[in-house]
Amino acid sequence: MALSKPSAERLSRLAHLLEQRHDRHTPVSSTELERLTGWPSHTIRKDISALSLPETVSTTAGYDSHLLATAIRQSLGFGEETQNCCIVGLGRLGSAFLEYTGFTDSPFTLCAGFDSNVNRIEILKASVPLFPTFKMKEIIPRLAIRYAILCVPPEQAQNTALRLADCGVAGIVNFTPAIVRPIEGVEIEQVSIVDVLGGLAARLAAT
Amino acid sequence: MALSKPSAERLSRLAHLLEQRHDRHTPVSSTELERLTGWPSHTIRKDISALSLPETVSTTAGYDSHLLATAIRQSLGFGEETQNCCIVGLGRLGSAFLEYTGFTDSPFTLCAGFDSNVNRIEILKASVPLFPTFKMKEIIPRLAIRYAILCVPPEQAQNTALRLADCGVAGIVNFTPAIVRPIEGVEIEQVSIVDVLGGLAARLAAT
DNA sequence: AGTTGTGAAGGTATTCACAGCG
DNA sequence: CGCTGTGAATACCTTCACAACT
Repeated sequence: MALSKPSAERLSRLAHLLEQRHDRHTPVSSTELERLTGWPSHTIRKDISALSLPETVSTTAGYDSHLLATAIRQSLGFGEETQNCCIVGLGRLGSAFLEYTGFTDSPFTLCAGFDSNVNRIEILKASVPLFPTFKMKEIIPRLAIRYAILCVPPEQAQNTALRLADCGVAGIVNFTPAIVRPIEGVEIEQVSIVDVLGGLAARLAAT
Repeated sequence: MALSKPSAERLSRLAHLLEQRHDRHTPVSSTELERLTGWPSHTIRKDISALSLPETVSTTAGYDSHLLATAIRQSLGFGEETQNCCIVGLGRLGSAFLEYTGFTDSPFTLCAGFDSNVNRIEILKASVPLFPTFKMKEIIPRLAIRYAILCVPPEQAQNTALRLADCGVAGIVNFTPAIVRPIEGVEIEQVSIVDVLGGLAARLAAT
């Protein structure tokens, strides 16, 4: 059924949105979702229809949020078990992410932090275990970590990314202002603020 | 000449990349850029050719990084003058961004921080002026701030976004886990880590 | 009235292939 | 030969319009 890339991204966001609804079972219509997301309702319906879902998910009144969310997650490749993530580089930014509240109710779990400065690891208090960077090769496979959030100083970005790839990570989110070259077998997402702002400005300009 | 949205985004990233090159005038070929970005060289050439640029930018050996970068920025709507940004919400994450080093050599300038907690404003040391949130309506137009980086607690995200829109901001980057509904006249980019990870996972699944 | 679901149409972006130049 | 630049072909994604159902 071959989920296209843009459609997959929309669905992923949809799932996140649905997971945030407190009222998990009152039906949501595609027009309601349009209001929440800004995407036209027919696009949403098309996206959803592409991932052949069980009958029970949609009624004539709309979709069951909870069922739809899990159905989407399933189609995106992960079922019930959560995906493990880690933060690499615990400076201001990295350590701020250690306390990020957004992971609850998401399929992602933050389960480790790494920093090359052993001192810092001992000082920082965190609800997840912290390790020195040189233990990545051991820890990442052991904890089955699939995604890494890169917050090291820019000069170390490329190198650390390569090491992460070597540890078997599937995806890297790069918060560093440095640009990380594509690495075979790893999906990289550049999220340097400048890039995001640039994207915004570009979209404004392209009207 | 109508720059398409995806192409505009690629160009914006290209510009950022070019601005980071220290060697500003040795020519860069499109195949070299392919290596750096992962986009096929012909896509890059197409993108560039869409923005009718002065002759001097491209030689038979490639493009002049610096000239190309400025040409792109120009086409994306801003010439020499930088675009002003602010951070709203100076908790762990927001205050970490106050020290973000990535703005140098970019067309964006961080020029203010806002927080509703007046105490916090006085305690924090920053190289940009900090203001209480209730002054946004006054400060944002005065400093000609076009973009806002949202780092408030999730419950306040939607509200603060609306207020920012009311202050005349052109774009909002939402780092909050909460989802901000589309607002007329403002471009919003959701960058909650969960969304970014979701996007990554989606792209991996969509293969 | 409201809803989902879907084949067909339409538009956009990417890829190809090659001309033209240094 | 490497490079850029571009019309033409292709593949892709979105939009439309309407059927089917409650």
